[in-house]
Amino acid sequence: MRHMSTTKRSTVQLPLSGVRLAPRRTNPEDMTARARIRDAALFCFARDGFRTPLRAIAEEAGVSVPLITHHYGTKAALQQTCDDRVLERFLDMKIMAIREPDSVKSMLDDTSIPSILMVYMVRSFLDATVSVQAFFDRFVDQLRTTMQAAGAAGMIRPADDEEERLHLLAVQAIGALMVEFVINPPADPRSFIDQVYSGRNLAAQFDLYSHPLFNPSPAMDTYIASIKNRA
Amino acid sequence: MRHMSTTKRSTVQLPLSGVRLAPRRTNPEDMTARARIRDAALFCFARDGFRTPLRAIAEEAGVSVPLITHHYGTKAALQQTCDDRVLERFLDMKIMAIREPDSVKSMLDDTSIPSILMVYMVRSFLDATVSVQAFFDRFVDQLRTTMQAAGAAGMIRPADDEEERLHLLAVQAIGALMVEFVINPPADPRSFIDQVYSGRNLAAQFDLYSHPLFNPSPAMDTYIASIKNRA
DNA sequence: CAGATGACTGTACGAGCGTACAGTATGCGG
DNA sequence: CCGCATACTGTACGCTCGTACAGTCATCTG
Repeated sequence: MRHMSTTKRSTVQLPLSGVRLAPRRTNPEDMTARARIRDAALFCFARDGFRTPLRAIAEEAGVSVPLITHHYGTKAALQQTCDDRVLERFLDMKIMAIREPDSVKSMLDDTSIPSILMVYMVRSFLDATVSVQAFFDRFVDQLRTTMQAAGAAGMIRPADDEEERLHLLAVQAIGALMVEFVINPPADPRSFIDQVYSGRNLAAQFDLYSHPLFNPSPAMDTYIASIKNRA
Repeated sequence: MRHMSTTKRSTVQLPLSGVRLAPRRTNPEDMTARARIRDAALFCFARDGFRTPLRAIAEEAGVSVPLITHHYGTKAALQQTCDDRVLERFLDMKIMAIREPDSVKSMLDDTSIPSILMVYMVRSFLDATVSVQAFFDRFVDQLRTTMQAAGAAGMIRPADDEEERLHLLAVQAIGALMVEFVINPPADPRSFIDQVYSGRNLAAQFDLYSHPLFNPSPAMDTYIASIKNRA
């Protein structure tokens, strides 16, 4: 942020759209302790990371520590329960949905819950004690469906290597979120989406992907030629 | 990796080039214990993460644990020493150097040391207990220099918002490495670059950045219009 | 040779945390 | 009323790991 900059900046990826979450959650007082523990764990994991002590989760849920183990056995099992819940809901959020572009507005109502899910996912990748391969594969599957639809509608240019471009875009999209997160960690996980999605960033992405970045040049040609000789 | 795929894949970012590292390190037996501890710590941190016990580092260096604290005081100070060393050397590696494209070959000789540095950097971002803001800013500075040179040579298309594009590209480049790392963690940090840099990936990046991804369409126009109304 | 300085080690302490165990209260089917 | 499962708590054990402390050995200086 030294030279050439006109304004402060803040970034991220292509928009969410068509967010469809579970109906508004009921009063915490009316939930079973088991459910309260799960939600408290999910929130604590998103806010403080997976190294959060069980004691902190117990306090957040208003129960004792042994009750957590009573219901979930081990901390790992509790985290797995949260993982499953997040995976299921997060993939519904259709990141980078190029179709239905105007549905971006639909998520402006309340970004707090999708934001928690997104932070949880980012933390899962950052932590990576358990394999995130399955999650990533499903993300690519979903992106593939979206891209194929957009391609069929003529909105997307075909690639030399569709699967590789898919992988590249997925890796960049998730990775960008990770970097934004560690560069500027949100105090409250509920504010991550609002913090990270800005018109300036979205405009830059649109600009980047609407025109070629590289101009044709002899240097580029020799470069691409040398690439072809590699593994 | 289910449909539409022709070959297995593996990915990463634009190439390193012009890697200039310190002269080949001398025989470990000839180094002082202090230096051996530093190198052992750097390697262990890269291979096993920053939660590596001092005991493991001591064993790797062939010394006792208290000797580490004798020389470096605390574990945090030891890590800071490694951080400084990596920061200094890693930025010399000129990631995404678009100029001198043919110098890619120059690093094919021995990728093991830059690979360790790169893994260390990725782990720094993944861990993020200390701020990586300074590192990221310097990375952007370096990228800015590179892009300006390439732009002056006519190889790069000017952006609507240069600083934002710079930030976007940096975030994507580092983030992609992070995702590749957690998706497929290398057993040996020395093999990360070779594992992650493939001709197929580089070709996909070249393809992506040499042509527009989005075709003009009415849907895109309404989308970009809605973006302009946001923060 | 005496003393000091620095390199180096073994041991142990203490904090943080997951988890096992024993025990209490509450509600439900006989 | 009795027996029992279920929900829940307090306590404590054991592990991991950073760090402090005391002590040994080698080297250098006066």
